[in-house]
Amino acid sequence: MTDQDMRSETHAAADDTVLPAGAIWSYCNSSAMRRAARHLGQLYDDAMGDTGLKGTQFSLLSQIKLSGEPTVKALATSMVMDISALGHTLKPLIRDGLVELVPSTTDRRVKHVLLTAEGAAKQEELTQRWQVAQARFEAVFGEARAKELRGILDFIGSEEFGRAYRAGGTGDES
Amino acid sequence: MTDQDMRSETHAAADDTVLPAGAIWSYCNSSAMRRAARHLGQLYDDAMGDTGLKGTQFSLLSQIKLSGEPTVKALATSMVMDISALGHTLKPLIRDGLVELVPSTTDRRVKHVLLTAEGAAKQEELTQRWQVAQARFEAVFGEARAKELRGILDFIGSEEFGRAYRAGGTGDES
DNA sequence: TGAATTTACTGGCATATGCCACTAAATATG
DNA sequence: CATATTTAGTGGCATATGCCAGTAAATTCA
Repeated sequence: MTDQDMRSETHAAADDTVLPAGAIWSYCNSSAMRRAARHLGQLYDDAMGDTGLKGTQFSLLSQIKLSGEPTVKALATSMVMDISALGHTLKPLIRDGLVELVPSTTDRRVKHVLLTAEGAAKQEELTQRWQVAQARFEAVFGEARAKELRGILDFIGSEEFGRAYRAGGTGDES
Repeated sequence: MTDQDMRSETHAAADDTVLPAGAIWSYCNSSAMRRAARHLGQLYDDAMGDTGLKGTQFSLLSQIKLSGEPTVKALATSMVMDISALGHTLKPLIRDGLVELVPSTTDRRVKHVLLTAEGAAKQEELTQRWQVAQARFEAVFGEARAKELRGILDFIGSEEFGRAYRAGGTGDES
């Protein structure tokens, strides 16, 4: 199986919308980001082992813990997730008793997300495992470099970036 | 390294949903990557407009085009995707007539993925739109910096990185 | 050469994530 | 105050993505 790895000939492409040869992730920022996220996700997921949870769930439990008792909306915003997507993602955690949704007493539209005792315990267990993946990543990538990268990713994930992006290009925007 | 710095002033929107302490993405490389990927995904998806397709599908169509007529396996490997995940992701594209799976004549286990004429046309249309998002991203992030970032993401998505990661840590196995 | 193993894909199940429509509740408006 | 509007969540539908089991075909081996 060495014949069909990554061809380059094929379609002599007569279109001018042709993209420079190579792979899509070598020039599309979003494709590159997704691809790297998939790889990292697999690596960190592996570290979660037989805990029954994945890296995404570790992120969620951790962010809930770090946020105190955020509202669903606030948690979604900070995670840069659609509020309904977050709602769906929380379901299995609620079903398994790791998380609870508690209606606010001051605003009946609002619900606060909080860890149950079991959820907090699980988060700590996962943190132990996470550190292994994190350490390995940094052993390869470099601790300082990793910190720098996270800074960049934080920026790309920020509302500030989103605003600048929308304002850019044509210069109009809403 | 339990340093709790980072985060200068979380983008606290205009509501009272301010997040207290640090955020998971300021520590976890994987969480940060996923969050940035979500944000970028939303931005690039928006650029796809009413084409009925998303950025992930643009990536797929583009990579198929750039690869020639890759096998399902080869495409999955290059995209750093599970082969079955790729199979599922291809279904809507096949259903909509943009992609075809053609059994190999030399190895009956294998199927080649190829764009139909419609798929190729769609890919070109999407490329036009993609360029808008790409240009905006680079207007904010910087063209050179973006290229550098893609290089880093490419590395993190590479098998080379995966091997180093697995070999790292405790420094055994391999 | 026939059995054991590996490889490539498929289908099922589960989570991740987004959009839209809908409901309830809080707010702004006249 | 009554109504219009905005805000927070929920449920449905669709794609994204992964794991596992099963199937078929190719390859390795005894």
